[in-house]
Amino acid sequence: MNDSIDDDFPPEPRGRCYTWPMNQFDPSLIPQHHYNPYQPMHPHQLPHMQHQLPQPLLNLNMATLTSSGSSVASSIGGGAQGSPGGGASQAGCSSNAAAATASSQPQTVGQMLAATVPCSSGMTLGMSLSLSQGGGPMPAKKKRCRKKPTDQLAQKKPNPWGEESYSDIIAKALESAPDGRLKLNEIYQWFSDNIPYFRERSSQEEAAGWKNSIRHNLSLHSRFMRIQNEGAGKSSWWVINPEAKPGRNPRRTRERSNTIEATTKLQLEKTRRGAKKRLKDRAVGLMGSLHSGLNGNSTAGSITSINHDLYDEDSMQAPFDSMTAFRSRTQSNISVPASSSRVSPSIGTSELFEDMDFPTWVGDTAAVPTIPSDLVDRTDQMRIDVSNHVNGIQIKQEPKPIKTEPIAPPPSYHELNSVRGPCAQNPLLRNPIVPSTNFKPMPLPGAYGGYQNGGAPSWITSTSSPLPGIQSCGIVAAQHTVASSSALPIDLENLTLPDQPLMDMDVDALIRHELSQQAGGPIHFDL
DNA sequence: CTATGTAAACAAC
DNA sequence: GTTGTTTACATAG
Repeated sequence: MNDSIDDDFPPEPRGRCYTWPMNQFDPSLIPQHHYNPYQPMHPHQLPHMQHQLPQPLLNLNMATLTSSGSSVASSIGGGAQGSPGGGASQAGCSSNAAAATASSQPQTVGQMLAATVPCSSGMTLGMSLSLSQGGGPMPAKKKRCRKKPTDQLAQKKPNPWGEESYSDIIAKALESAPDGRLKLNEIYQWFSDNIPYFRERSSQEEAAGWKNSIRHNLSLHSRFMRIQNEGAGKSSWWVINPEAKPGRNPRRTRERSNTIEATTKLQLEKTRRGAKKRLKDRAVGLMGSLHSGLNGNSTAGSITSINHDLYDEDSMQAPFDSMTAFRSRTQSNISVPASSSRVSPSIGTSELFEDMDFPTWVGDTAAVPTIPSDLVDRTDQMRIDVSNHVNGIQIKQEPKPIKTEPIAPPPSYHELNSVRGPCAQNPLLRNPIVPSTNFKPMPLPGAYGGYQNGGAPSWITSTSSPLPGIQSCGIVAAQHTVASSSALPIDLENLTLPDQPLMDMDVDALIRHELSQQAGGPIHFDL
C-alpha cells in the first residue's frame, strides 16, 4: 500500500530504525530485479538481503527495505539465516554507525546485483528511496513493503510456515500442554520444536521477530489469558481463554481504537486537550489561590472532576509532573488484557469493558461476589488490587495506567495475602506444577510437518470450572474479595463512593486554611 | 474494513 | 535481557 515513493516524512519516526542516512546510500548500486521477502527459505537458500545488498545498504533498516523481516538476515556476516522479523529490529538500524560497520563485509558484484527491494509495486530500492539533498542525515520515509512470494501464493499458504496464524499455533501449543498452560518461553520452545520454519530460526537474533509476534499475539487476542505466576521473577502462565469466542477474535485494542478513530478521534483529542487545559488551569488556579489568595473561587468548578478526568492520560502531566504512571504486569493474577488506556485514555473503564471479550464467568453477578462494577472500576483507577473471584479464579483487570497521585501504595502481595487468604493465590498454583518442559512436543502438523492437535485439556472446554481443582476455593474467594474491598484505606473507600464530595471538601479546607494563614486570621468566604 | 504479520516503543521486572 | 502491552504500519482478502 505504502510502497510508492513518498516524499512526506513522518513527523517523528517512532522507530529509530526508520531513519538512516541517505548520504550513505548509493543508488547506482541497486540492482533492478526483485527480491521476494516471502521466498520460502531452506537453510541453504536464505539469501538474505544483507548478503546481497551493497555495502552502503548493509546497515539500512531492513524493515524499511523489506517491510517484513521474514527473509532478512539478522547479521551481516553471521551466516545465511532468515529472520521472521527480529532481524530487522536488530540489523542495520544504526544509521550513524552505518559507515563504520559497513566496511566489514566485502560484497561481490554478484551479490550487489542480487540485491533488490521487495516492493509490491515492483519498485526498486533505488527508486523508492529519496536521495539526500545535502550531506546531513535525512529522515527516511517509513516504508514497509511486503508481498507474498508467488510460490507461497500458489501453495495458498498464508504464511511461510503454513496456514495457521500465530494465534492458532499458540493455541495449539497451549492446548498441547499437559495442563493447558505454558510460559512464554515454553511457547517459544513449542514453536521451535514443532514448526520447522521457527526451528530454523531459533537463534537469538532470528527468533526475536517471531517471538515478538508471539508476545504480540498473546497480548492482543482475547483468546489467551495470562495468569500471573506467583513469585518474583517468574513469568506468567498463558492459557486459552475458555470462553473466547470461537473463530473470530477481534483485536483488543484495534477494535477500540478503530472505533475511536473512526468516530470521535478529533473530538476526543479536543476533549483531551480541553481536559488537560482545564486541569492545568485548575491547578494553576488552585496554586494561585493558595499562594496569592486572589482567586479564592478558582476551585469552584470542583476538583472532583479530576476524578472523572483520570483517564486523560495527558491531563495530569503538566500540572502534576510528580505524578507517575505505570502499569504493572505483576499485580494481577489473571489478565484478559483489555482495551488500552493508551488507546483511549479518556474512556472510562466501564466503557472500555463494553466490547471486551471476557469469559462469561467474568461479570457474572451470580458468581462474582459483591463488588459492584462501579466500585471495581473506581478501585481499579486507584490501582488497588481488587479482584473478582469466579469459580475460585482470581480475575482482575490489569491496572490501568492512571496518571494520578498515588493516594496509597498498592498493597504488596503479602499484604494482600494477609487479607485474602490462601485461596487468593493463583489457583493454578494450588496444584502441583508439572514442569512444562516435561510435555512432549506435538508431532509436526501437516501444514508444517505432521502436527496433530491433541485437543484441549478438559478444563478448557469446561464451563463450570475452567481450571482444575479450584472449586473449593470459591467461597473463601468470595469472602476475601469482600474483605479486600473492605480493607481499602478509608480515604480510598470514600473515593470509591460515587459523587462523594470528599475531595472538594478537602481542597476547600486546604484553601481556607492557606488563605486564612495568609490573611493572618480567620476569613469567611464561600468557595 | 478486518485479520494478520511485523516492527518497535515502552514499562516492569 | 525478558516479559508484556500497545501502537503503527503493510498486506491480503
